[in-house]
Amino acid sequence: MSSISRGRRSPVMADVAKVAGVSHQTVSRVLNDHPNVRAETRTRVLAAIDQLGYRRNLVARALVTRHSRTLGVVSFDTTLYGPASTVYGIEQAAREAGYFVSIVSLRTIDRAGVHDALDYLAEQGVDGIVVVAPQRSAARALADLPADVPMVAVEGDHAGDVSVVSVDQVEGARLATEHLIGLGHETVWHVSGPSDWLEAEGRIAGWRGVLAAHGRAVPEILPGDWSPRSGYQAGQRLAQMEEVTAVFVANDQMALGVLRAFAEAGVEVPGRVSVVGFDDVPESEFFSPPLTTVRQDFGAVGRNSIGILLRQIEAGQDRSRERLVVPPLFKVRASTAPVRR
Amino acid sequence: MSSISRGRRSPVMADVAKVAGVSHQTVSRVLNDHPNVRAETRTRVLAAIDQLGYRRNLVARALVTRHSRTLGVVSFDTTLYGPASTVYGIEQAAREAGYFVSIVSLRTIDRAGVHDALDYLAEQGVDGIVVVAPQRSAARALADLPADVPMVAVEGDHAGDVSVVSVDQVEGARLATEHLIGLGHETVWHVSGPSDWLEAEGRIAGWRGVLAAHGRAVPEILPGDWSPRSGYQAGQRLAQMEEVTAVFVANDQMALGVLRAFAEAGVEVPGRVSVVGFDDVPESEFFSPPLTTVRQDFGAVGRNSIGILLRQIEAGQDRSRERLVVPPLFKVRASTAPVRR
DNA sequence: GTGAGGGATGTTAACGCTCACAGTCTCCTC
DNA sequence: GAGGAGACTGTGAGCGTTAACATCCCTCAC
Repeated sequence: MSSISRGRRSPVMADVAKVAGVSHQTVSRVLNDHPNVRAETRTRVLAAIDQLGYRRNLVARALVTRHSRTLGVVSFDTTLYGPASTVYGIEQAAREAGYFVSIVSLRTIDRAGVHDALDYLAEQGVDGIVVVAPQRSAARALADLPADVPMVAVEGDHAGDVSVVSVDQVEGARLATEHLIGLGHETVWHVSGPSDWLEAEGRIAGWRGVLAAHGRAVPEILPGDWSPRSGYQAGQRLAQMEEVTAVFVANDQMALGVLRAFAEAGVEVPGRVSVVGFDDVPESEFFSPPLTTVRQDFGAVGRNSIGILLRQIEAGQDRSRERLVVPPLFKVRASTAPVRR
Repeated sequence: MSSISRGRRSPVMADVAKVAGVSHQTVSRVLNDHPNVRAETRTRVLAAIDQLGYRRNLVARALVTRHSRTLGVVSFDTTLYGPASTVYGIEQAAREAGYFVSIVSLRTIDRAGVHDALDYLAEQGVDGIVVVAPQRSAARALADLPADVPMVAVEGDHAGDVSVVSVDQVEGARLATEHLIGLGHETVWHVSGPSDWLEAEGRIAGWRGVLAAHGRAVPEILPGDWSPRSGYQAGQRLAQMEEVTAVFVANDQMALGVLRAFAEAGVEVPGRVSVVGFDDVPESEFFSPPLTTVRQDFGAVGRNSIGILLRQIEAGQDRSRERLVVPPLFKVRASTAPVRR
């Protein structure tokens, strides 16, 4: 039906060849920059291509070369700043390397979902896959997968046998907590991310580690879910606790909620309580007060994951075990101050 | 090389056929749910597929069917909340309909960039394309493109001959401005988006329209670029102007910057100045004060654009001219109040 | 019992490209 | 001027699938 409605079907290599008076193979050579084509012939072919409006069919090409020049990306909720930035970095790096990017965005991450997504991409013939797997369940799902396609995980579990690129969450949390301890705070409270998330775990570990190293009490964790609302609720609780003078919040969005709850309760920041976030979203510089936070270079994560993946593809290895940890950067702004005695 | 390192190549239909003792065509029929296959045969084929770990090759399939079941998406800076949410909605809707999504994220939008991206996707053999074209330049680039692949624009120019899905920007701005006028403000100031953006233009038009309808003075526009920083700078200027009592800011991020500047200058919101934003990002409810804003249903935009695109694909029409406008929703929070006399 | 009808299956030919190989032509060397 | 080395171009096969058609076999009506 569609072939009826369209007047003529789009031209193929043979059509170009006929117009240029050469064989289809010569057209192929021109298209692929093969050196052994006479300049005059090349010109004639290019003219024919232009005249017919010919566009090569990458599907046919992929069938014979067995390379689709497409990379698959599996991610979770690309509406969030972190995943969105990472995927953006991935896409840019891939395109610069001449690859297409096919994206699957999961609403919920579970073993079955990740498995299906990976199968889906494998059927499509992607040359490699990047999985943004920030949750423990997702990271585990990678372990028992068919190993016949190159793959790299972002923010995944370093214990598996898959290459992983991630930001050093523990170090980031350490920087945040050390900063607060250094300002003279007796201890530091923590509003965490959801328990299944590796990033949340890493941040807890870094925070706990510093407190332990200084022999400080480790307060009860206030659990959040990354959303501003959950931060707000945690903030309401913290606002009522006289002993709280410093809070390390696991991401900037929740930190915003905490700041809001503090403002409503009349708790001054950083006057009475210091607050540190995580991510350095573009907004955090303009929170009230501007947020001291830990910057993650998502662009670097994306670029590096593509780098590793392409190396695997070119080496013809299906699975290797490269590790790359991107260091975080601490940004001091106005939400932290020395403890008031 | 890669074929050497991998032990055996992955099985194809013929391999499955041999194991199941049928022809490859019967395997194809089983895979495509053709009715005329004996139940017992189907079982045998499925067993063979399972045993060999066979996965069908969608590339070969696309070559013969001339349908890749892949949709292309061209977008601009998917790090921003709006584009990210739209692309997310598109991706979800596409996958539900059984389509893959191949994404091209442009760093800068210009005619050449859009053109290249579209060509790139066309070569890849996508069945249709969604262009998130919020800028005038991008929208114009769509006009002179080869019309041999179904296409729909999101937030594009309604004047072209391409289908468009968008949120009613003018109406959203009208709601915001009417709200402020209704609170007794003599006039409303405006911090705009970058001039090339259609959304920025629509919001200006809506704002200006309401002021004109009420016979109010139209103040000079303070230009922004969507970033919190540009909002902050505009806010610094506004804070020094005694006559300002109401500001309509073209997006929530800039509104955050305005709020910050006001807070620093000691300008009370909504006590002395009322502020309205646009987008309703998840954070805006927790700004200080919580922001009155205009919600855009990006998910609906994404879903609808896929709906229109699939209808075009199935109808075999390359270009049609459907229009769809998604209504905005006004959210009153705490950043606006009656004017103080 | 026979032929029609249709369900179940097989056979063959594309789809549009690249790869491997086989040519042809030109130019240079001895 | 014969031989060989490149440079350039053409021919044929095949990638893994689906579409079209052919074939076989069973059932049922007369």
